[in-house]
Amino acid sequence: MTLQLYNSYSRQIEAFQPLDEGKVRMYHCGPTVYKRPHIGNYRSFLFADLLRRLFDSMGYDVVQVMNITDVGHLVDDADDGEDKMLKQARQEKLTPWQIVDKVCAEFFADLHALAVRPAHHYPRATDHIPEMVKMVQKLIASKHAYRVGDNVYFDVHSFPKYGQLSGNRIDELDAGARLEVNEEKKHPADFALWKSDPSHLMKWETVFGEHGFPGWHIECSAMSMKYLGQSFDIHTGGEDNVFPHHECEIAQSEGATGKRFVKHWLHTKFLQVDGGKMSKSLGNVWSLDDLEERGFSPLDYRFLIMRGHYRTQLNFTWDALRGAAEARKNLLDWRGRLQAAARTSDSACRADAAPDVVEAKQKFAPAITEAVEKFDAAIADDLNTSEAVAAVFGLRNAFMQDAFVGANAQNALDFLDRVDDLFALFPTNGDDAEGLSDADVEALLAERVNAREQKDWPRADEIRDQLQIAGIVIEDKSGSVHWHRS
RNA sequence: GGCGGCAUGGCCAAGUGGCUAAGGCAAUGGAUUGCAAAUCCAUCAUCCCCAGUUCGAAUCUGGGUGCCGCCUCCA
Repeated sequence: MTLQLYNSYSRQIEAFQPLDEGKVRMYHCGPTVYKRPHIGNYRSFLFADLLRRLFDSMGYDVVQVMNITDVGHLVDDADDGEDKMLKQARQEKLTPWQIVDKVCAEFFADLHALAVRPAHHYPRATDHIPEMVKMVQKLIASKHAYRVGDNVYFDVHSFPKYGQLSGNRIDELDAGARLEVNEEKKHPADFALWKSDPSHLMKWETVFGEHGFPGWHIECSAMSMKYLGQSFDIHTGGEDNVFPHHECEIAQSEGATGKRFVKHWLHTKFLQVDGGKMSKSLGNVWSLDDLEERGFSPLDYRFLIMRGHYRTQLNFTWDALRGAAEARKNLLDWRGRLQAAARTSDSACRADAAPDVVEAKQKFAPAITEAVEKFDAAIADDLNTSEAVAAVFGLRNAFMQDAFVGANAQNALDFLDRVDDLFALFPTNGDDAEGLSDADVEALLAERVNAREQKDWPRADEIRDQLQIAGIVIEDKSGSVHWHRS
């Protein structure tokens, strides 16, 4: 099945075809590390991880890069503002470098908590100043850029395709509407490649002067090409990155190399909160800690994100998160049931049920096949994770109505493992290290059955609680007791 | 002012011209239970509004209304 992906550049669904057979090279716009990323940021990082996991599972040789922007950019183009990094540093009475260290630690801890597979490279802007300078020089040499004093600007009129990605036309951009026009630029839409400011704390001495720092977009061009080559397969980011960031990246990169920069551009829609935007004034800019304080696992948030389509706005509400948490819990529970069912071999079922077993096998095998096919088709269709998840629940419902055992259960379990490989919904290291073996459980259950027969309810409930704490779910049915690990 | 997206049950969220509008969560009634949990059965939307196109529209067109993104760093 061919993977179909929406390409922001062509505004169409396209079949994914890697530039090099068997290889996928992708770049993701990562965080600016001046403050801890919030849950909205993680929506786009989780999307990047979904792509990563998908290509891994498809057997591609993947190289994944996510940048860390550790140099502040100007607040505005008028060159009179403080950058975010400096501002944060001043507020916390730390140096910009200390802020970077602190936020990076938080960022990577969050990624780990979200079960994000580590990218192959997390390049930092400050480690790639020479690469950026070199690219700027190249752009000057090819007349795509011009120097004014110690500043360098990209001439957007030198790149006819400027505006292709975002749909903007240079002359329609509302120059000067919200910021002062920088008089030294030839055209208001020209953007900075290199700026100078003696008062900056983070600055470098280069051929352009003593007190320079990189422009807003150059790091992504320089670093992506360093690690992935002049042309690569996929570049992602949030919808806000489309313009100007990615538009400028294309202009710079293709201006410098003359080659197509990126084949597929993928952008995630923003996360909304309570139907509106996140904002500091509304106090709804949540971090992962805020979720955990309310009793949610980062994996609950992950599942919430995975259930929505990446190109649709997703509305975050506490109710929605609660719903996702419950749903995830149910899948986890189902996995436990399947594991228990898989341990019961077809033939080891009650001897008198042999005909049922045969019938069940015939009945469930198609249900499993159907779920797998629906799941794969949904994912291949521009990552329709909503439908994919629905296919998973479809199979769960079939199981719950009439539990299947043995090979069928094992097949369903294998499917669930594939689902988990893509979505990472289940904790990886079983913290059910309470250490109750199957035999322990069976012994306790036997004791409880005894207690119940003698109507010793306190003892029966005590055992039930003990098993529950150990992650064992028991189900009392008339005449029998079933159990599985949660 | 320019460009773009969204609006589906209580909460999330698929579906983009045609069977009874996926799925999850919640809720309600029933079964079951020592109590409980779990589970099972049943119930629960005509798709923001208006006007069109069409044999037929949630799905297309036009006009409203609301929300979101970009045009300044921002996932």
